[in-house]
Amino acid sequence: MVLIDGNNFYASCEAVLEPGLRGLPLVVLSNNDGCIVARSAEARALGIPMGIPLFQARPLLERHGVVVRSSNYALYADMSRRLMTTLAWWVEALEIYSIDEAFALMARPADGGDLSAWGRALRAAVLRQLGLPVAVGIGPTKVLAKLANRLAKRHQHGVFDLGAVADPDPWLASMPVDEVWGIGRQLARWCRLRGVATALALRDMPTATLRQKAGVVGVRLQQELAGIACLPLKTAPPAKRETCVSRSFSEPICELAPLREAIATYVSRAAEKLRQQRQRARLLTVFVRSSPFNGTSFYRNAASVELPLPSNDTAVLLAAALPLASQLLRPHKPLQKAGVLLQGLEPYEILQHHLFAPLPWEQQQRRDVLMATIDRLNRRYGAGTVRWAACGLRPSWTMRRQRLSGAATTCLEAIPNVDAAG
DNA sequence: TCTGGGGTCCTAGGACCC
DNA sequence: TCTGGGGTCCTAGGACCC
Repeated sequence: MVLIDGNNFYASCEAVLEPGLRGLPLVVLSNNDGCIVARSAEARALGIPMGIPLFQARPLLERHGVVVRSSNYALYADMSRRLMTTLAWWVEALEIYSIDEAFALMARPADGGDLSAWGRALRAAVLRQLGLPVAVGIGPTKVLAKLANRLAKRHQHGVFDLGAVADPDPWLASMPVDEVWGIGRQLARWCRLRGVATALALRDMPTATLRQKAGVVGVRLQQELAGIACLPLKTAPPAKRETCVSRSFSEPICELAPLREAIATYVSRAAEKLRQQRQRARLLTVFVRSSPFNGTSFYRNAASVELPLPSNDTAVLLAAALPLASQLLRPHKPLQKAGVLLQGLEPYEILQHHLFAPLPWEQQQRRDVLMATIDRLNRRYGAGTVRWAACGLRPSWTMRRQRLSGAATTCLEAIPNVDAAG
């Protein structure tokens, strides 16, 4: 098993677009310019922490002249596609695990030997073709490949084959337990309280104790650490079980009109996603919350509707969602975030077999064609070219993105073409 | 003043059925 | 008054991931 991931992926993408940024300290912000979600190596070396709010980091950023960018997901998604296309060339099977990482299968040479040389060649090719630095970790299981990947970044110039070393135990002993894939904050605390401080100690702790705390997930994790594969490579992504669109507002919302606009905007985006996934939803939930950070009166609420028939028609979903808005608003509870969650997803074709559709079959088909046309227009001429009036014309609550990088968002052609083939 | 977004998996417990 | 046992399905919530 191999794990390949992009180093400081978002920051690296920004530097691909603007080579002058290479070697400079650079951070990328979350949506709404809220938190730091990526740092270049230089920014990390300055001691800028991951995940902290921009306003807290500001003094440090200014002192060191750090370059700050809003996140540009159109760019990162595009670079991700190119990266995955290149990787697929190099491996026998690929699982795209996230925007910046992939698991892969690669057979060892006939003598069962080291894959490090192969890893180095892969790494060099990606750097040459895409301008993106990646790290390559190799091991008998997913968890060990992840671990090897961490070690690769730390000690091995970006490539490490944990399956080729004579004794992996010292390496496992060097890995803090909280950095093991699958150990989050809660489990890390629990482990440390029991004196289990490293990956090695986790592997060797009593299974029954671990099972009691972490269930079968914990047991699987332990097996994977011991080199017994429990997590298979998933080459075809499973169908989504739910789809969510949510955003923080740039300023708190206290009134119904902007809340309805926001909900309408998220619903129409969620409906678009559904159609792209060739799915329809049976259950729609709208949720809201106030800011969890100011004061004592945290407010959260949600309301759901079951659709009479599963749908991915924006108009149908809007009609279901908008009446929920007024149920969620409370006096003196300014909202900071809202979202739409679609569940009970089923594949597109199911409706065909439904005898009691609310619309005659031909009419239903016309709706499908209309939606497909709108999607095509928006793909071709840019998101929001065709919109629902309910989404509002110039909403004041849309997210802040004050430091968005260049043309890539407004003009996809402006992304440098660094295709492997080109 | 200012704190992201989108997922998955598992489990416990309740509803319901025979 | 006394009131079984076993199964399925669903949901909420908690943990994790990037």
